[in-house]
Amino acid sequence: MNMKARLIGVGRSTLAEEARAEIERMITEGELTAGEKLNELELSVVMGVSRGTVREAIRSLAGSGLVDLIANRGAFVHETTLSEVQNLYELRGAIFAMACGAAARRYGQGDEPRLAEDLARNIEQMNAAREAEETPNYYILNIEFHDLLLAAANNPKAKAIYDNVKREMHLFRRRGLSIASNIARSLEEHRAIAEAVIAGDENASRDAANEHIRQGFDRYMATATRQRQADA
Amino acid sequence: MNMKARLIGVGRSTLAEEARAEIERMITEGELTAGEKLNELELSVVMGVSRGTVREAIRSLAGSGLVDLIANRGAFVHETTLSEVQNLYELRGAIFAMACGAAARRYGQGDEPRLAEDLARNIEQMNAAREAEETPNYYILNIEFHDLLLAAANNPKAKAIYDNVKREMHLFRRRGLSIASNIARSLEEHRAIAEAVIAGDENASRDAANEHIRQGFDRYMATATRQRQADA
DNA sequence: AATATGTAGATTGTTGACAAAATATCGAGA
DNA sequence: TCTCGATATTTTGTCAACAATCTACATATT
Repeated sequence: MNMKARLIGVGRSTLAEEARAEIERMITEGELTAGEKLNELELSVVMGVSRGTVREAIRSLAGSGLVDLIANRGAFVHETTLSEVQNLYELRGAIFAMACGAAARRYGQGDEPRLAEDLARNIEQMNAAREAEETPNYYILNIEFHDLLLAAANNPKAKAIYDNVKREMHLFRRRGLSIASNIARSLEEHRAIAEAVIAGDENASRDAANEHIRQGFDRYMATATRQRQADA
Repeated sequence: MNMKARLIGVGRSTLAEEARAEIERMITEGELTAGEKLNELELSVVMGVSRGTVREAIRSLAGSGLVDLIANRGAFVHETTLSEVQNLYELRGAIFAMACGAAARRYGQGDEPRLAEDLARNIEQMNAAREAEETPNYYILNIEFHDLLLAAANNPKAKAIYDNVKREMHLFRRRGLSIASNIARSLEEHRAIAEAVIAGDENASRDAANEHIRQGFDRYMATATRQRQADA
């Protein structure tokens, strides 16, 4: 048996999953705003599926924290408060620090042979983006840097939680808080992390990651406060 | 208006929630074993509710990692492998370390005035349990110690994830891996954590927590290996 | 006017039935 | 005997209807 055919319907498994993806899109793209109620019937009509299917999709979203359920009252898009963002920041940082430690251990054991060059390439590209002042590129590369380490940690559940937290944080304030002014400092922190990981030093990697996250949160708060003042 | 009446129907919200609790109980108590298939119809008959309700309960359980879903094939009790246990250990440790750091900060700010005495009392009781060689008590107090710090961190989402991870780890091997022989060392680590937290030192608290978790994992692996040899 | 009460409408919770997919059963051919 | 394939059964996916609950509005009462 030696034949090639395109895989049919991969990912397109059940209607409820598609409905979930669609509702998730509506939330992340702002068609459904924080605190808004999700009406099962209305959604089912719009999406052309039955109420039960929409219901299942909504319940599934509740599991990942995007939606809050109240019995007999319905589902509401989760409203993220500022103090919650701080908690999310710390949670994300904890997982990232753990991932850096694990990545260091695994690299030291030879389990992630490509990690060193991947990190080096990423940092190199980031540096280029910084010199060319291409902020959008930097943004993508920044995410990739963190994902490289998460992947090297080889902890799928941690990765899943990390992604959930990241998405929820993203929702808090849609208009991007520019970090352009601090690219240089952030880049230095990335270098420190990569160095510790490639040295196979678990503790140093964790510490560097923690420091990066802490600095990142400070930068975030500074920007948020500045913007708040601008708003007022 | 000054009257007293009993609260009616608190906690008893929806059928699906009760069904979820019941299935969860079946899994944690071993009536449903790892890898086993969850038959919607069968469960609905046993529990006296409709299939849809059971389905909703199962989907909800999948969100917390107790159950794996495969489209068109059904739901299966999650099978936890040894390498997954290591990942869970690291994840739990990361969250715990973060919580200790946050608890230290909050205590230093005066947000958790009772934390010092609560930790002191817990450690005192643990010490008493150790001297009396009452292992079951120690087990409960050990959990309480960690919960005190998680609570002081004031991060509900982190707490929820921590509890999920803890439960999944618990499922891996039901016959308890006794830690009796290492109570003394574990107790010393608890003292170190409490000391750092009460000193309000975030970094020291995180480090102490990380060290505790690492030692705990080593003890766990040693016991698991020993038991494995005994089995063979 | 403000608060309570009652009623109609809308929305969620739950169920049973049908459609589609997967699994088990059985027989034919090598 | 074993493998392959057709058929029957089981099980999941989806839907539409009914029941229970909540919400909004109108009315009554102070």
